[in-house]
Amino acid sequence: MGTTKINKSRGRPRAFDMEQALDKAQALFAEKGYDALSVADLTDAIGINPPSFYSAFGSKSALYGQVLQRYAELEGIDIVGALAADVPLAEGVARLLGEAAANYGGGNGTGCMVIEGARGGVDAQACQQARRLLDMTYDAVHSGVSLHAPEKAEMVMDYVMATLAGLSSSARNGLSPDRLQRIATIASRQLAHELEEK
Amino acid sequence: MGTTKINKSRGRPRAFDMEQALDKAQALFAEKGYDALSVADLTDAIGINPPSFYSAFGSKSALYGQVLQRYAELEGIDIVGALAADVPLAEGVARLLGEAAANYGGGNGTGCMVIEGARGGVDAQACQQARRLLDMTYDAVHSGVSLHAPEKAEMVMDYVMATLAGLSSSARNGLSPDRLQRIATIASRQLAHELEEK
DNA sequence: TTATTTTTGTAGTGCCCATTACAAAACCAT
DNA sequence: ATGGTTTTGTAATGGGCACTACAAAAATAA
Repeated sequence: MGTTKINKSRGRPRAFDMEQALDKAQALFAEKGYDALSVADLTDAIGINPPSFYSAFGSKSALYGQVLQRYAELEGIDIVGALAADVPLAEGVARLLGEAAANYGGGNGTGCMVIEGARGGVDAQACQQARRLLDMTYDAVHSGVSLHAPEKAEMVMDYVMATLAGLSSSARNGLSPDRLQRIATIASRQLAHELEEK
Repeated sequence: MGTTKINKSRGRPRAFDMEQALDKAQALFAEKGYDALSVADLTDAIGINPPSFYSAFGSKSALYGQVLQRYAELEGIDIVGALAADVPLAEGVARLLGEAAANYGGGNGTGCMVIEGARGGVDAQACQQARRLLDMTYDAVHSGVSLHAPEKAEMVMDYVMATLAGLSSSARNGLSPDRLQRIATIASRQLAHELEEK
């Protein structure tokens, strides 16, 4: 079942570039979302026919899962790094939100693929795949926050997740990166105040 | 063309209650969103057959528009009241966000129907209908904010709209009303600080 | 009663969707 | 060459969708 490309496999060679195809798919999923993007859109963009698509990716849902994973690995925020133990929590959160603002607004301003995907729509399975990644993100941030301020973890988590959702939404609304950054800055400042209070 | 019910119209009388049908439709659209809700779902919930549905509402899209309008009128935030001229801006924004937190979390926690609908999905027309209402909301808040602090209007608007989106998203994620309220409170405090600075 | 109007239920319509059967084509190994 | 393997292109297939044709039913108006 290995899909590694190193294999100089025996049969007829693939007529399209796998990495470019994944790039295309990622861009389209990010822009349109799972439901609004048809397999025909994907095959047209990649330049292949349906049988090649299904042979290469299994299904629309499987490709989405692969693309989500890819997105999380390539464009994900370094949560552990931002919330490292030797960094004050307020500063760590500020880094986190700042990175998010940069990532969400960068490229084509499509926001966060995980947050937007987890919001769901028609296809429940697609939503769950994104939700799973969002839950993992939540857990990573939560454990980082708990290191510094376990008794305020719930408050911080609620505010951080809401801010991330707001940033993603604002990015999709077309806000420029610097305006997103300003939102992140304001949010970070207040959280710093909240954390100073005993 | 009057669809008022006062008319003791001539033909066969309607076998379902219009107001209850709109309630059902509103609840379903709010819960599932436009794309994931089929006409069959609607007719089943109302207890009618497709021809009655189309005779009464015109189309799925038209019903959605009517329900959106209804939502905005019945459950919308009193923006003009919250941002009245004789109220300090910081307090007005706090009222606005507080009302939003209460509304989004109340009921079944489906967030804001306008914000969620404007996020779009498969049907572009449905998205535009919600987007139109969201733009009107934006304009109302903007003119209220401009009354007090025109030079900071952009910053305030960005932050307020992002916070509203974050609150709506958090509500859909199941946050309790008091946790939503806490998010709104924190956001309001920071905005108060930002407004104090020259 | 008879005519007119509107809603109702039955049973479809065509469209777009994700997905696949099938055989020809293009590569490797022998 | 020959056989084995995988991808390719053509052309479907079934399912769900929004929507509708049609005639019977239920009311009012004359």
